[in-house]
Amino acid sequence: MAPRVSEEHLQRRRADILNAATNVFMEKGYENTTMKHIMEAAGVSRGGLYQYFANKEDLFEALLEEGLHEEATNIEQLMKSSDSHWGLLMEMMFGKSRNPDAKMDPLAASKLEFFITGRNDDRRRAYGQKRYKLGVRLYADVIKAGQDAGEFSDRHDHELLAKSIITFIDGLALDDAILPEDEVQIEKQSKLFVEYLKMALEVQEI
Amino acid sequence: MAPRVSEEHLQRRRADILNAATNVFMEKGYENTTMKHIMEAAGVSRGGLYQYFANKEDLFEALLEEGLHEEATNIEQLMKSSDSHWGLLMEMMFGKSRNPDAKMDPLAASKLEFFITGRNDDRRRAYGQKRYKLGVRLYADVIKAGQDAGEFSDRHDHELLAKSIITFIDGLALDDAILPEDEVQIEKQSKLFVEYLKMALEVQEI
DNA sequence: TTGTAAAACGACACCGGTGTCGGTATAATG
DNA sequence: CATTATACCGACACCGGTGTCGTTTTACAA
Repeated sequence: MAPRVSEEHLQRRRADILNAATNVFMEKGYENTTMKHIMEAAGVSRGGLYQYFANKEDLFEALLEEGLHEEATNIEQLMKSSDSHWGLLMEMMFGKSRNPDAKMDPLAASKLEFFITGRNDDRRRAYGQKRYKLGVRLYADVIKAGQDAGEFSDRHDHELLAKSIITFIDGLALDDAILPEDEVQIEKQSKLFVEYLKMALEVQEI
Repeated sequence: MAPRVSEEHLQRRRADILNAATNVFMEKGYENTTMKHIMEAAGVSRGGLYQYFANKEDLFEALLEEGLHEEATNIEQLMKSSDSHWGLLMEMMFGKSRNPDAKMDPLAASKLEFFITGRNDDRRRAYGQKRYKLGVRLYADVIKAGQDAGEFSDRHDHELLAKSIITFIDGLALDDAILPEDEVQIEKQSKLFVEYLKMALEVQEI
């Protein structure tokens, strides 16, 4: 028999739930939100919610996948439009491409929470590692390309530089999540780090 | 009336509990350990444990305070023995002074967990901020002293540099906690960061 | 309009963790 | 040795979150 509701409706409902969940996670973080919170935010019953996601972990991972996909296509765009490897790198690190005003991934804190609390769970750990590797790859490839093109110095290993970038971003996200707005001085720290990166890569351009 | 057991005994018992708790937290992390786990590890009953600590949060904070105190006296020692500000800085960042073989604070991951999951709790947040400020102060003071002594360049703001150091350490601790041993390349990243720091401070010495 | 598959509902039982409390064991004191 | 304050014990009641399941509603097809 044909399905009772259209495929489109299912997708839409699912998207609505994920959307509502995003807001809740942003506000409460991962550990402190319950399925009930999400139900209420999405305006759906317990049973309704569980029809789409078997548990909170699954739901959050769906959210992660969604973000990853979005980011991937975003970077793909950037790679075509950007003129220099340095410019591309900067866009990747600080790009407001996705959210014009957001200075940082609004779910960053929850993601850290998700991975750090689940660091003893094999599944979570493996998934985190997969994402990390992907991130490293992304940056490393760009740096390598820049080095091959002669735009960057190859004094340093591109992969190590990529990892350093990610460590910096993670550290900044962490401190930003924990501490009050003005305390961390994100912009200034970023500026300093960029200056350093420029030195390490021996970038000529401004 | 006189107390039923000696003050020393109470201190000892408390210390035993904290000690056992440290092991549990190291293994399971903050969120995933329960009071029951700690009871069992310490070989004490439920009631016995609650005599010393009202809840897990209190207990963990006691642990934090202990570590802080230890570190403070440690640094005090260092400041007397070290010959250069640069050497002192290196000792502060990577000093094995406390634990000869440990390459990192074994509770680092649990601490991150503690603060990130509690980032919406006013109490926790304030406490985290207090600790952050103290850390910044510690590094900033040394850098400032080095600058005043002419050993470091004062091209950069000492406080900003201090914050950058902490962000780096936090980021590294985070990635180390989440990812497998060899993935993050802690040593290499550290080496790179130190090289950068040396440049930023225009340190002459090897 | 009617039949029907499945989407949506919400009451329910379950579970693990928490903090309490009345009782018991024990160590200091006279 | 007897007394007594209190450290220590563990059973218990409580609570919030989870996932299930029988029921109801709904959207689509015939």
